[in-house]
Amino acid sequence: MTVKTRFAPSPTGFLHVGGARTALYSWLYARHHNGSFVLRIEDTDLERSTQQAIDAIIESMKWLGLSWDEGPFYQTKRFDRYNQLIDEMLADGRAYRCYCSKERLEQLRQEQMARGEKPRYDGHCRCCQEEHSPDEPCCVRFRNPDEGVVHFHDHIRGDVEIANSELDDLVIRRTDGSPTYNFCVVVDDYDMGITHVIRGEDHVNNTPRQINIYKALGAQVPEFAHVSMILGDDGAKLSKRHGAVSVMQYRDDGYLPEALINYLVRLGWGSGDQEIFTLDEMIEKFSIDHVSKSASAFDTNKLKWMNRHYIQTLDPEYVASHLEWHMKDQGIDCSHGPKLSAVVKALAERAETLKDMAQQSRYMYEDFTEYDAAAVKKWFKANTGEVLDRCLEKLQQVSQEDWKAENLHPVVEQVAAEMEIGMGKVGMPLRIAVTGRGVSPGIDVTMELVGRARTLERIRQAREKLASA
RNA sequence: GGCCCCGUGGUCAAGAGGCCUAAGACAUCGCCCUUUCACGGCGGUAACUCGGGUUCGAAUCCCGACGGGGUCACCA
Repeated sequence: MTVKTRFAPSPTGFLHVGGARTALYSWLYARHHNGSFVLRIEDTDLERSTQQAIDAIIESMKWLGLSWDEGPFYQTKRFDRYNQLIDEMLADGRAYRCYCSKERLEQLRQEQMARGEKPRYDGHCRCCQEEHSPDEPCCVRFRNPDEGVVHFHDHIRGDVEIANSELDDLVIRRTDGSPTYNFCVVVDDYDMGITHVIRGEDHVNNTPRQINIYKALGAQVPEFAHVSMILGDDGAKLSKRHGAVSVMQYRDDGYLPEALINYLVRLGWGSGDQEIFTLDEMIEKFSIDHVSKSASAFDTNKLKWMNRHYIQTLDPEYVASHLEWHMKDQGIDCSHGPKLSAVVKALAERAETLKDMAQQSRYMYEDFTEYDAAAVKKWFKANTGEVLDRCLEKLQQVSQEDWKAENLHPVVEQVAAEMEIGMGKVGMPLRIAVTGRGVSPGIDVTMELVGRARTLERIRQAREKLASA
């Protein structure tokens, strides 16, 4: 049997990290077993589904690199199929028309709650179908079995059992004629030959009733695995108040897709003490049975650590391609200045995100007039004028083609030696003059990146500022 | 409230009855390195929710309590 999994989001909002992790697990499972992966958009809720959400989900999937083999399928395009099946079920009693008013249902619910019972449909319309005329408005309900228990083996949670007496006859076609989720998923997973349904924990309770529908349809019941939720740093349910929750937000905040994927795969799953996984390693080692049953808290700190790891270890050219996006996002024009891959190499150890990196490299592309006040206060001393003069003099002698960190480094050493002061007393004023700030990569590398003309000009500029102060 | 699920450091987790005096990672603290900021290196603090069983032996199996979450729609 060829494994076939799917990711089936409802397009009522962006793709959040919980959904992304479920998609990842589903994707990994398929890839691990050499199976295929389907993307299906569950848009039966006409009210809440939006094209914007569909676009955001697809963009997120692509950014993450979760490629699908089939789809995207849309449930709204399959209404004929669902209705055909519902009509067949209606014909032989596997489903029935329900004429109960919203008011009656509401009252029923109130009464049950008042009695401390679980609110559920009482099966009122199971009989007496002939009392109603065929054109009277009604919805259609699935005739759920009354007796027995539904049992299934969940690949993550183990054996789960729910008594049929806990279930009621759920609506499968609304009064407006549109089929509902619980029916559509079953039909789709059946029609599409899905062998393993990997989805969020919030669906465990739906599973038994869906299994009853599979059986009513004479369909083979697939395997199930329900992935637990992701919580915020504080252990509470993840929400906007926790900052980033959507995949696209992580892109915007400067995370590499590799980092998010690696973080997500480790959140709720582990393989020995390994933390870093290449995609191939994940595919090879991933096992759904080892996914944690308990909910896990999203730890942005660890994500940052992973992000740094990938910024440092991935091919600088590749990282630069992502950095370019952020440079544009920050409005920095990189057409004149160092190559982005060189920026990546210089800043990889000091930036936790690409957004950071873009901000930290601004002075390499743009001139400035303001200096970091705290840095100036701490490092600009009485001898700073002399330091800058001596540096300028020696730097001017370095030609454009020799303008490399290895040739720039001795300048700082020489000035420090000549003046009999520590390297920091030379490097820091120079750094502030060249970058305007107290933080940058090694001063030699920094000057190389800023470039000869800009470096010399900035030292002169600082010198003037000092003289006038 | 009914039903379902979950419970190892602050966080993610390893752990499948003896190898547990409980890995590793992130975070945190200290030291070292150091021209800034970082990186890096070394070391420290820190956990089996509780109570009963079963067993020669329990983090691991069973029961219960407590705590947390999910779900109870003509949403998905």
